[in-house]
Amino acid sequence: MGRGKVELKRIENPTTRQVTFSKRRNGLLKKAFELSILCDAEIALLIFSPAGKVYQYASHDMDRIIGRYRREVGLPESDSLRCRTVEFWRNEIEETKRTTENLERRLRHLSGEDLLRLGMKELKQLERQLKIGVERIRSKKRRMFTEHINLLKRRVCFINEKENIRYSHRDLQEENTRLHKELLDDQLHDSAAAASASATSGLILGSVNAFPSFLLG
Amino acid sequence: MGRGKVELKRIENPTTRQVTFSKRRNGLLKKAFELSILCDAEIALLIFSPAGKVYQYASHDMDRIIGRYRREVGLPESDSLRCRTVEFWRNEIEETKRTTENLERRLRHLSGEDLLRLGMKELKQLERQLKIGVERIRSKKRRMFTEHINLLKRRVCFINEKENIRYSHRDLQEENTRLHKELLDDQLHDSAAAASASATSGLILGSVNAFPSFLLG
DNA sequence: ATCTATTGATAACC
DNA sequence: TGGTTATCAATAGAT
Repeated sequence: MGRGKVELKRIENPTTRQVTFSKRRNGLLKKAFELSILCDAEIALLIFSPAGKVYQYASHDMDRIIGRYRREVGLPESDSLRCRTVEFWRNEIEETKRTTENLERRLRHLSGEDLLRLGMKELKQLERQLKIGVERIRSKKRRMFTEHINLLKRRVCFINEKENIRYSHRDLQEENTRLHKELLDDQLHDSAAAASASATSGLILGSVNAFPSFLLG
Repeated sequence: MGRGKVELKRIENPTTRQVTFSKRRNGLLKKAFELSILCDAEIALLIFSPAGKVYQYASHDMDRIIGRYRREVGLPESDSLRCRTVEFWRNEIEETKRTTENLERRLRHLSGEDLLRLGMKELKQLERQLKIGVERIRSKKRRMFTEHINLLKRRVCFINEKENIRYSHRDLQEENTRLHKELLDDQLHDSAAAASASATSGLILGSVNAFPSFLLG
């Protein structure tokens, strides 16, 4: 249209091309607008000039239209892949959080906290587990002592061989005293706990002895 | 253009609208194509018909054009926001996983597992914590027994008031026997544990008594 | 779809 | 860029 036909090929004259671009661009935008109005269509039009400038028309929100395009056209494969990735992450987070909550609860239970909702069975199981834990820890402590003792023993042999007994003797005696003290402390601590435990058992036993008279007397 | 002007408003007649849509859509696509050729422009055109069908033209790869649009127009703000969101999620996941690992380690320690790297100090602290836990759990058990007993007591009062003693008596005696048995079991269990604990202490003590002769003899 | 009278777009020029 | 105008393209309405 115009004073002469135009070939469908790139306009070589830069000025002419620029002018044509300007005019046709406006025309295209106008027609896009008209179509969207007249026929109630959803239209997005993106135009990048050769110079890099952007012109756009969107009958509705551009991102919404592009989103709709991606959903309906932009390869269901890639799209579902993204969805799955996001979903996967969500699940990952949810899962980890659930795990954390469970762990925290178990930890509280093992610390004797938050026991309100637990039944007798769970309590007994917890107690058993704690006792096992205590036993293992004590065992480990014992092993550590033994190792320490063996170490000292080996040091004695070594030093004896070197015939440098006097210094090592005093040194070892000090170490010895320290170990004695530590072990005694430890043992005392255990005994105190045991005594406390016995007292507890006694208390329960007391209740047991007392309670038939309540019920049957 | 055509046999008469058209108002710039939605065409109400559905047939007319559909026909117009079809014609103008083709015109628009053609003009977009021409512009891209003549002026060497990068153009993307998305058209959604009211019926939901999609028509598109892209002078180059559609995703590339949309990407360019997002980069140059689609607000760097929103983009950085997305980046931050992703980063936030990553951190969230990392954080939660670290937390989980810590919790699992503490849990293993409280169960007496994975103690290899722990020193004597940590072991003692663990043991103390476990003992506290055991104490609290025993306390809770005691309270539960007491509550059960009180409940039974209240039931006796209620039943006595109803003067229906014989059935309740036998019923309660059974319950009573059961409770006795349970408490005895429980107590025996505690005693066994206490005995084991004592034996352990004894063992440690034995080592202590034996070890000076190793070293100094 | 196809036809065609009309309007709209625009090429060339200023 | 913006305006003018001769010309061609697009298309509304009818078939």
